[in-house]
Amino acid sequence: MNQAQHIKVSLDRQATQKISANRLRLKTSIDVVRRLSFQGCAFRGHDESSESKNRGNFLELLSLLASYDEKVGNVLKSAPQNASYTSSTIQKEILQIYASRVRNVIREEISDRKFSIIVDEARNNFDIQNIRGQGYDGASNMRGEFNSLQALILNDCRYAYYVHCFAHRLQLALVAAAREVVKVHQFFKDLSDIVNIALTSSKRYDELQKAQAAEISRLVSINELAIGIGMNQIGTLQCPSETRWSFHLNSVTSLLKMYNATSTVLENLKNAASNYS
DNA sequence: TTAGTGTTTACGCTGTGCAG
DNA sequence: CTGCACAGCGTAAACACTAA
Repeated sequence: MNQAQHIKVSLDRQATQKISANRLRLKTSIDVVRRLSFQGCAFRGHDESSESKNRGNFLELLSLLASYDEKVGNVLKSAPQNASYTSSTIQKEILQIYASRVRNVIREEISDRKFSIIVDEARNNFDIQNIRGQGYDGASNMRGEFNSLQALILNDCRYAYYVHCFAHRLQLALVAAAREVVKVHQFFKDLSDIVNIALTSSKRYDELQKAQAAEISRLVSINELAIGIGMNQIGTLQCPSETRWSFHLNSVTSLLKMYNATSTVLENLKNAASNYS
């Protein structure tokens, strides 16, 4: 009897192929879920039907992978209708497995030590008696709910000190403190005026861009600036924002970078004004 | 034939952005 | 402020397929 043609050998071969095809389908779905969740992207689309032009990130990324890998493309195309491993239920199941692994690692790390929570939503098995701080984001439509939440947690653990939106408070404190120092206050006021004057008129904005382009070519010609793809873009000035302290730094940095160009624009403005008087 | 598992489809809900 | 459109998620019901 020819062993290679035996019915059992043939069936075994088919089963092995089926298993490896299923595994490849599942592996592709797992990779897509991992990538999308790592990037913080939404999975679903508004219209996920086969005629849709945008079937959502999960399905679109899957078909992109399939288009680059013949093996993946083939197993996805030939998937049985009850085991394509691409439905929203499967996506969610894979995600839940990842979530529980992440939770386990965090639990192991914290163990029975004291901890604080900063959350949008949390369900876990930590001992509430070990909480030593709680902080929530301060969206106005959530505050009422969170106030009651922090009160409830305080009931269970009186050491769970509540800090409302710490980053925002730090920002407000910085702005208030800086305002008290006359020199700092004057500096940021002048900065704001300079930026506003140079940016608010589209005519002056064009002048600024032209002056900065000229400045960049000048610096390159005297070897003060390195050249390369994507380098030396013209850029623009940025306003210092009261609500985000980091914008103050951005604003100062942008003015330093465009100092000569900004001076040129302001000089031009001064000359134009003196011609009218 | 049936129970179990997974997919598809349709629809509802929430949040957001935009125009009037 | 209101109404509308849209994105994205959840879910129920119908359907497809498989293993026992």
